[in-house]
Amino acid sequence: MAVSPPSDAKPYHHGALRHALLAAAEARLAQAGPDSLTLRAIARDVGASHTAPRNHFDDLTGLLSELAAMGFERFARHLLAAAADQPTAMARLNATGRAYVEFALAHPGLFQLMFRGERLDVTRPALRDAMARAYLVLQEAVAAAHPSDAEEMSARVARAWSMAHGFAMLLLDDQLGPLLGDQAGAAGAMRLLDTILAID
Amino acid sequence: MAVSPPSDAKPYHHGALRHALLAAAEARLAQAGPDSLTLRAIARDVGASHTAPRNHFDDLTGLLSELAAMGFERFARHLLAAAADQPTAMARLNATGRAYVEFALAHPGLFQLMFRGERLDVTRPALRDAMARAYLVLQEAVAAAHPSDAEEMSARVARAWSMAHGFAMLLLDDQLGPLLGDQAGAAGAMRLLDTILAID
DNA sequence: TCGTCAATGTTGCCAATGGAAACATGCGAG
DNA sequence: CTCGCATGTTTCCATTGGCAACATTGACGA
Repeated sequence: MAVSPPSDAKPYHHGALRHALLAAAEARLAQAGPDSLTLRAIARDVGASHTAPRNHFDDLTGLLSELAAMGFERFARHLLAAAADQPTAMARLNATGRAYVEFALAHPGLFQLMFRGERLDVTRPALRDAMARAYLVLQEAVAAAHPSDAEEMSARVARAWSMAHGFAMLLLDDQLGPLLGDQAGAAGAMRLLDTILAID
Repeated sequence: MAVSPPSDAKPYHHGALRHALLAAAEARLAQAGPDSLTLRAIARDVGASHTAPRNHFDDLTGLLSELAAMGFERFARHLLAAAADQPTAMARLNATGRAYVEFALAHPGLFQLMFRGERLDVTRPALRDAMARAYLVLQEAVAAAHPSDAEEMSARVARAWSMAHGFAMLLLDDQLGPLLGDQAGAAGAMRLLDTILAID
């Protein structure tokens, strides 16, 4: 061992391991799917030992929960951005629903991770807060389009949310095949969604 | 080793291992959740070695796919039974939607397994057929309530399906907390669903 | 200045898992 | 009767998450 190691030697301390781990996890999630989100694989990606994440996240669940929190933040911003330039409250609600499905299609792995309670720890403050913020975006979009008393409001939010969420989940789980027919792919799915939104 | 083993000795060949494995998997799924569906655990439950399932199902995915196929069969029957004694086509559609969520609440693990493509092999004939049958039940319920041309029909089926499925998924993933409030539990969820169905 | 300590990483270990390979058993067709 | 093939078992391996013990580094106070 040289007293003064060559300049390309990895420093013992990474410096920004926490961020690097999250970034690696996100990249891996996008490219190889949720099943590839292994503690060891993520650590390998950043050149760290497989127990290094333990210092920043308690365990795999912790790491995934922080990643999901990031996802919910981005999700909320995406919904807001889509509704921003719409003229009416009703148009904003529809745009929000479209954006909901768009996000799921653009980030399928992340979306499934976010809405799959099993691998997450929802008591983590970062995750809880991010989820609450995203929920508020949805809730306000519905409230603006359909002002009503508390009970009907709950039902209207649940209805809009269920529709967007169900469509996204069925899409990601490849269940809509018989309904898309030859209109497969993301474009066909969004076209079907537009037809749905135009029904009432 | 005695030449004639005592009567309580396990025979080398189980006789109905395939059925026993599926039954054990279903029981385990209901009691301990999808994560407990381990090849080794299921085999242990029936007193077989952990490679025995390989002779009946190719691998864990195969076993889970057959289990999911059973689930879809039961699911289709449940939907049909719920709609059977309804007077109008519209009432039958609503009853089908209610039954959809009822099934998810009654068999959460099975439902999630059925609609989680990752752990299943949808090319298995048993699974493909069962999924198609369940889909037809849904499709016909919508068609009877809203006769229309092919394109609108697709949209109507997708809409009804998305609503029921999204509501069920959000419920199973504990996302509807803010909407259920003190009306938690299965009863509260079904009450919220009834309010939703009464909106249009 | 220097010594101590907390934060950050690493190595080594463990039990559990899915799967492959080689082998054992026994039913049933010829 | 016997031999082939379906059905099971044993053994082995790589991978995984997590724990414990140890190493490195920088910061802070006597």
